[in-house]
Amino acid sequence: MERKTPTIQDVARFANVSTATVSRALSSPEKVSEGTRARVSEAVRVTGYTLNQAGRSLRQRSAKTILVALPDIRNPFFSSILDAIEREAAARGYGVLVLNLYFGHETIRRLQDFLLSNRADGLLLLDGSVDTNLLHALAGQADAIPIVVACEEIPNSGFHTVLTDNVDAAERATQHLIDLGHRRIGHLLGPDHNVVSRERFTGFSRALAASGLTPVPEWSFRGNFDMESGFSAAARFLSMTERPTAIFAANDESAIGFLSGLRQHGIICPRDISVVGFDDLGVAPHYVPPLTTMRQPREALGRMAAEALIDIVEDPDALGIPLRIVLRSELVVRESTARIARGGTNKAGTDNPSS
Amino acid sequence: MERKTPTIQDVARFANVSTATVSRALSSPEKVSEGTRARVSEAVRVTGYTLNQAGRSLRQRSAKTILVALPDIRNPFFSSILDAIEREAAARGYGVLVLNLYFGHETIRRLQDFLLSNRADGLLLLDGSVDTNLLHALAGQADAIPIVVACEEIPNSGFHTVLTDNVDAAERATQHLIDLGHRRIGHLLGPDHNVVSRERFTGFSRALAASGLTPVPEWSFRGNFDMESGFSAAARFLSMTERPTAIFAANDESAIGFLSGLRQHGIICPRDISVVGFDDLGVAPHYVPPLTTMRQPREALGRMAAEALIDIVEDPDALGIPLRIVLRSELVVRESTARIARGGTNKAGTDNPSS
DNA sequence: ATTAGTTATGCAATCGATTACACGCGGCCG
DNA sequence: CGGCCGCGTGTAATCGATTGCATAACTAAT
Repeated sequence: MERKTPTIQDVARFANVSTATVSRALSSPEKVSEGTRARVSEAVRVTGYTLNQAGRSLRQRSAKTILVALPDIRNPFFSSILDAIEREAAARGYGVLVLNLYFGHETIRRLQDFLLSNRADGLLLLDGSVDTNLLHALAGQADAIPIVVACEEIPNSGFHTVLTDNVDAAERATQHLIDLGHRRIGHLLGPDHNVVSRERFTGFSRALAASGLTPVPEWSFRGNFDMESGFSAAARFLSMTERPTAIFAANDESAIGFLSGLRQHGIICPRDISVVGFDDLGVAPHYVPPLTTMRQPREALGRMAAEALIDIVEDPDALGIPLRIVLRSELVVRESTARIARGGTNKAGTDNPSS
Repeated sequence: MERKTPTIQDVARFANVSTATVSRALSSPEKVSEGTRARVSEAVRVTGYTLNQAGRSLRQRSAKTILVALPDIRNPFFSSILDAIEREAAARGYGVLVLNLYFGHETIRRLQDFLLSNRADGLLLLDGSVDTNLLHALAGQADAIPIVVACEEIPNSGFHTVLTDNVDAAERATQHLIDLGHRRIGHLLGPDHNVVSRERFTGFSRALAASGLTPVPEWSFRGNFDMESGFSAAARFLSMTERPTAIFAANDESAIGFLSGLRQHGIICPRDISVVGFDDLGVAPHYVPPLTTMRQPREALGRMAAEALIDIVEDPDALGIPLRIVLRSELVVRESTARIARGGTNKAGTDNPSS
């Protein structure tokens, strides 16, 4: 029956106090007397009052909202991080705005708008490829906007960062293949420009070097983190006469595409080739064969990034120096990797002294 | 160097006009003279002004934001719908707040808060299991909050709805198995309480009935839309002596878990059993075997739901009667279904007259 | 008893943008 | 020539909540 949403005025009138008192009763109860507090709660109950966030935001210049910008919500890797972020934010009373970051200036402008227009109090960036100048412009103002970068490092940017040990994890994944006796090891790359791709490639190269294996450039297959690109890589693999006996794929999706491509031509994993992936997607344990992969602590990553961001939002001086948290990934051994077989389908090779 | 974010006041001062004029120049350019418009744009450029959304929201009582509430962001089905929603919203200048709907009152209260506190102008609900009373309370006020329900129907609720033809699609999926000669057909169920599960079961039952097949209760396996539940269902399947030759799974994830469980015991699809899934997940074409499945028009669904919601937000009378859009799903035939073989691993059966 | 300190409350300004209303000016019509 | 209309602009109220300052009522200390 109410004509319109009740405001703090209505509550004040009902409780016979001023709006100032109502505001205090609700936000800092210790400042009002017990009796008043009770009358106010009662009035709130009766009127059905709910805070108008716009009014509060205007006055306090804070929106109780964080902005999460990511390259692709559909990617299960990001969506599970987003999930963790949302949970943490919810627990601390913050809303979560999501922004798909395709390419292009249009999106960047929107990102800027959200922040500058006071719709969000801070930015959680899950993409390392955003223009650094722009970010610094946002973060460097007098009224600096808190930014935390997660997942992907922006080198030398000085932003607070939460990420996983990509280089090290990639090295361990590759080492796993070496431990199984493989000497002819290839890599299915991630996208060219991507920081994470590069880090994983670095780790891959280090592992080879540490074991004195010489990298074969043709065995680094172009990829794009998606299944299609893995599938195409398989075609290139099949066209080679000298093939690797094992592949470290930049992520599970491309690994799956790759395996699917190979299987169409009768190359069976792990009989003919070993493949290790990255991410431990939900499907990994149920794929055929179940995928050996590096599991990143996605929930922890999302949670910690959100925690850090909100800490800074609430107290800009909370963190002295730029934060840098590196989480360790874990190798999950399943059935897509196996000890190298003598005389497999692939030319197991003359340069294979051991095993 | 600026002390603080520039406001409309600063722009007005710089352009030598009143704030009213600046506001008009920006929101309804046709109302100011050409010269003034130019001076204002210049002033905006120089001062680096951006709108403070809180101020505008307060005055206009609209947040230019919609709230999307869903049961699980991590689920790739939902995340791709969310993606489509975000794109559409972005195109129309709206922000997207996401809210994970676990169970429990806590979350519902948050949902209510978001809407009542004017942080969002409308609700896009991707979950049919929310308390209808609560929703009606929100939608039925004098200052009604626009609500669109998508994906899952809330029967007799009278809300605007955008969904896919679950019953019909399930019927067609099952019919596909029948067309391949299968007569002993089982179903891997979705969660008990879920509307979508029930609809798919209904479609399944109808297809059987239409072909005069009698349903076997034991062949309806409990499931939960996730891989684990499919995996467990496989164990129950294996323990039976009389087994179905084909299964219609409520979704791809459970189908994959099911296949993975069977494979561990040497039951190979499609040689020994045919399986049709639902959703056409990204992995479906690359699974082993590639999955036959019903593809729902996810992008269209998200886009149309967002469109409808924003239409109503911008003009509450835009839609006369409750909207109801039903989108058609499409059968994608791959390799997990095959014509029934004589004398397969399963007791192909005495009650199998044809083929 | 006077003063200082404490507590609870109210008054009114404030946050930034929008908009109803009023005003001045020029042109057009009768 | 006078009145009317409409365009472009300014003035000031308004949206709803918070908060600095003032004040009143008490308590405690000297």
